[in-house]
Amino acid sequence: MTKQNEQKPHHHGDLSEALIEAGISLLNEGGVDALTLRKCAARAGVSHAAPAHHFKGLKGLMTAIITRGFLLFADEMNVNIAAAHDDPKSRLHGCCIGYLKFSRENSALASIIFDKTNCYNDDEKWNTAADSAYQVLIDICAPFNHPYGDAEITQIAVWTMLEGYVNFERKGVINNSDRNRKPLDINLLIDMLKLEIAG
Amino acid sequence: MTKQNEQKPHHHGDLSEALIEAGISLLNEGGVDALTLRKCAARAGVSHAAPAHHFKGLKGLMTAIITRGFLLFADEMNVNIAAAHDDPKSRLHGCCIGYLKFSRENSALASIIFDKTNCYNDDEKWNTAADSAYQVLIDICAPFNHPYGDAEITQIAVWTMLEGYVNFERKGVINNSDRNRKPLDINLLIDMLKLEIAG
DNA sequence: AAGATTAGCTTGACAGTGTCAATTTTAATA
DNA sequence: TATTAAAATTGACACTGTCAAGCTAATCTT
Repeated sequence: MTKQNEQKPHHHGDLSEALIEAGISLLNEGGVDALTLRKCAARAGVSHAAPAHHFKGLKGLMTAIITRGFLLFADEMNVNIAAAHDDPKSRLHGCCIGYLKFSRENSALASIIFDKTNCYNDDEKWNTAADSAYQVLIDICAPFNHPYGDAEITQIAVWTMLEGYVNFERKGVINNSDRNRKPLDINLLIDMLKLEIAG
Repeated sequence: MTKQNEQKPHHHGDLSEALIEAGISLLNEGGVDALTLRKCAARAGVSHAAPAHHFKGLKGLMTAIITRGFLLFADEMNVNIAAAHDDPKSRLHGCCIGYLKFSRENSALASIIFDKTNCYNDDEKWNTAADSAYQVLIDICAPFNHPYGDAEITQIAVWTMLEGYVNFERKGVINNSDRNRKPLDINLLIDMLKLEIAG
């Protein structure tokens, strides 16, 4: 019934998918440095050069991993937005909770996701996935006034504040302070932004 | 007169310094990936294993490079603060200009500077240098009201917004938007923070 | 001043890494 | 069934960081 007693087939079946999952596991277990082409191959049970037939080198595999990451990221935000009260501020808060949650629970993945130099950014799936995440932000910012007449400024303000904070948290800077305190409520930061509901 | 006709001496003279400078040059020229122990050694004119006698591996050299980086970083902020009008908001703006300038002109160095995992963070000089940079921020935020009764929240808000923005800029995310626009004025973002002079 | 000590550096090796070329194995096709 | 294409393997190469052993030259001790 199982493959237990069968010979290992020459063809893997779905090596692309196996490599992506191996990569994400390696990221979770050992951080960014643990993500290597050879280890992904080994974990998928194939030889070190097999991935080359599915991805254009390490960068190609990373493109696929990051694509997956963007989908998980957008999901996490959407789930937390859906769980929030249905007013703009609450929805924004939910979005931020989701952002922070994703960053904390997928630390290594989150650390590579926003670096375009890790990707072939002409990749179609990557573009679609990245846009789907960015669209969450655009939608969540839309109800607010744009003090400088440009919606993008508001988006960037929220986006950068979130990204700056999770970066510091991830890199161990925030806990650099002499006193030890509990993790910051991200919405304390967000509420420092001049955001008012348009009306 | 010059060393041109002399034999290369066995002892370098000041290899530590030469390695740090080689490292910074490599970062500027080829980004983070270009920073390798062996290339630093080659550029300093010594064998590949020579650095081990001055630094505890690559991480040790990076600790020294980042230490240098923090000093340059603090300097750049201080210069721009000094050039600003002598009121809290102008000084804050000057600080941000310096932050952004440092990040743009030392892109690779800036990208590794805030990652504690790159360093031996029990290093004394590193701690001193990092604190000197952080102190600039503390001082610049001191004149403002702290809406949540904690000065650190204000500092983190400014810090994260800056770091988030320069990160996006560096990683090529910000220019991801469909329209091409001129670089953002960082103080447009900073002015979106609820900061009022304490009185 | 002469010998002993040690700091500074070199050489050589090792296990990883990504990537390429050549080859073998299997599946699909005609 | 014979041919072709796809999938995966093997082996090599140039890098990387790190370690061990040895050599060179400056410093220290007496």
